[in-house]
Amino acid sequence: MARRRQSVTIKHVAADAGVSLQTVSRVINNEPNVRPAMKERVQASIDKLGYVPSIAAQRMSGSKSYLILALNDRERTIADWRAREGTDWVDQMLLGGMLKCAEHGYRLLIELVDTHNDHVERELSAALASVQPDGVILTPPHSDNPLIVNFLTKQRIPFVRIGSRGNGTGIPVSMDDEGSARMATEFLIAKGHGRIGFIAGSPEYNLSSWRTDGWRSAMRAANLSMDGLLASGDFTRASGEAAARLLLSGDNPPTAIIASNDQMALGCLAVADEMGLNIPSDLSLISFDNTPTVRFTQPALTAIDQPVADTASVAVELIMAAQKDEVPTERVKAVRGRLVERDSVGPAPS
Amino acid sequence: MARRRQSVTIKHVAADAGVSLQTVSRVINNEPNVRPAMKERVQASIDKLGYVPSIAAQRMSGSKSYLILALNDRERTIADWRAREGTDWVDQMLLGGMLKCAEHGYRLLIELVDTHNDHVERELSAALASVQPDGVILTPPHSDNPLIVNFLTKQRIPFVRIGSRGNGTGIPVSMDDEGSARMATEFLIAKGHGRIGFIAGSPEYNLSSWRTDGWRSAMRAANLSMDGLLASGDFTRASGEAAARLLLSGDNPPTAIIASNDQMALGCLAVADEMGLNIPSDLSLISFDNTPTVRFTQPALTAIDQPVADTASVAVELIMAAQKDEVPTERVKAVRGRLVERDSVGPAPS
DNA sequence: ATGAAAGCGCTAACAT
DNA sequence: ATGTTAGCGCTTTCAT
Repeated sequence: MARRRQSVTIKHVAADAGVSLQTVSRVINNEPNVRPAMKERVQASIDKLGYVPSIAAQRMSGSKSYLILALNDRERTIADWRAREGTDWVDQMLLGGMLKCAEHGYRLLIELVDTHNDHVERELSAALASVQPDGVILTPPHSDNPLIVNFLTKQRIPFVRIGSRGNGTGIPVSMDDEGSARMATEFLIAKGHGRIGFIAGSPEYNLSSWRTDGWRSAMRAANLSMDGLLASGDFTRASGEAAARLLLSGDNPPTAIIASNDQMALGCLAVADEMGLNIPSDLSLISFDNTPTVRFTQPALTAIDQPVADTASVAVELIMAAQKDEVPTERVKAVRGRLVERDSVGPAPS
Repeated sequence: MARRRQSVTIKHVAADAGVSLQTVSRVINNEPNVRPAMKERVQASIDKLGYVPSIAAQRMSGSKSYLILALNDRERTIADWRAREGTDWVDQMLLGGMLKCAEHGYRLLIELVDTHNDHVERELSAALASVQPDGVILTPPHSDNPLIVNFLTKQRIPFVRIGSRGNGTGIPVSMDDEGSARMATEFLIAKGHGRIGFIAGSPEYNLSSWRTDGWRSAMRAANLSMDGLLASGDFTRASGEAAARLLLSGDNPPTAIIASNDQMALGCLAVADEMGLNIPSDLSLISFDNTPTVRFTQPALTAIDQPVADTASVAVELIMAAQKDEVPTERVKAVRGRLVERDSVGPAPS
């Protein structure tokens, strides 16, 4: 292997412009105390030589690494990739996060970390030592994993907690799960539904209970009974089927169901089919997440869109701000989801 | 911003083990000339202190950067992400490439580059200077972009060209497009089809013509006429619709169609519906790529699976080998696709 | 088989 | 406003 050295370095630029390294450095980093004329001259040399700073060298001298690490749950992410069922969480993270990074000369590095591992800290520590990122983005369920949160706090590295309400350290960015669930519930109530079932997600995710809270608060506000209308799942399709079966086999079954994610909604759909219930005339269905699959089902599902891309973009912005010692103004930044209407919701049957 | 320094460095390890920096370095890099006892002692200190080398520092001193850059087409990738239609090319790249990288302490960095840009070289050059990766993975259509290929060659950086037959430099890794198309065609012939239409993809991708070649060779081998059976598209759904309309409105329309990708197959499906053709009893359909969507259509599509994950994994291996001056044994490494049977192919109508 | 010294490209700290 | 010096953590010489 021929050792590859940087072809054009700060030295070349300095020589070409006839200034010191430091001045070039100041221009690169947009620091004050450089006269416009000087700045222009240096910039001209930079452009002429096509100079780009080496992030390794920048990092070495104690400045930024221009690297942001996005932590995703290993098991779940790999399972989604292998299943090839269209879950596009990582893609949306890249869409929002990577593009925002690129705007500011940063790069986003995806890292998979195992939540169910006693050695998360060791794993994380290795990743941080090796990459030395300027910030870390936590996604659920990591966002509320105390081991991870505490470790990052100790490391004094800025980190954003996506989908967390963030009691404690780190910068929380919520997707307003409660509000979204409330919105979905209210939407169904407006269509005349009174018996609205809710399938909760895995308790390992805090957002599961927030979504349930949203449903509960809307039901309560409308003075509707919740008896026999709450079932619990774990985000898998199978658990959605089981929950749907439970809800629909009761004495006074729901005329509408909200599932806490798309996979569970798919389970619902299958059970409805099996029971000869037509969607949406016999049963209305709303799912959470709005991953690609829901537009290909029969019928296409009305769903709460999780603004993952926007959220990732905001997360990157918050990290860059934290780098500059800027403290976020709002306590919890929220990027709101929206309801995407398709064909799985109808008026309540009479 | 508090400057974050490495907490435990090679110095700490050296001190702890009572050896020189050099010896520690040798152990880290598995170099010869270290007595087993010594190696063990150093390793013990490394484990004890939880030491992990900083890639920035490693890179600085002229060794590997442990970074591999995967180049994807910007426009197309972003469009796919935004469309949220389940195209999971990037996910599969990550699945194969990232995991393989992780096995060897490498990291995979996704980079978007605009093919239709006169300044690709400048763009690429900036990315290389900044990241200083040990190798680059090119995906179509970059794999056959002479500007990119020539530039990387000049830079003397190992690069793999996915989906290329690689005349010239770089390490080609084919997905055997021709063989796959032949396989699909032969599969239909075995089902009794004699009029098999083919919808070609965008000529910007070399693989488009290889897929067409595969169909052609199978048709020729079976002594079947190809008159009025070849239509061209550009990988978009709309182009698939247009092509299907053309093929199916002829005097002697096909009883089966192979579309060069899933999106165009979706277009076919819509046209068939519109024309009152039942799939698979009136018309059989095979698509290419096997992205998530094709299992959710009515009926689910029989498709050629592109082994993107495996290919990415092989690509990473080849780059790591090239780092060690190992030259690949085969001229073109091929990872073969397979036919995934679903419900869109039936016997030829009588 | 091990160690010491030099240097990678850049920035922080300290001059001037 | 600009330049000089030192040093980041590591690997490559080059000794021993």
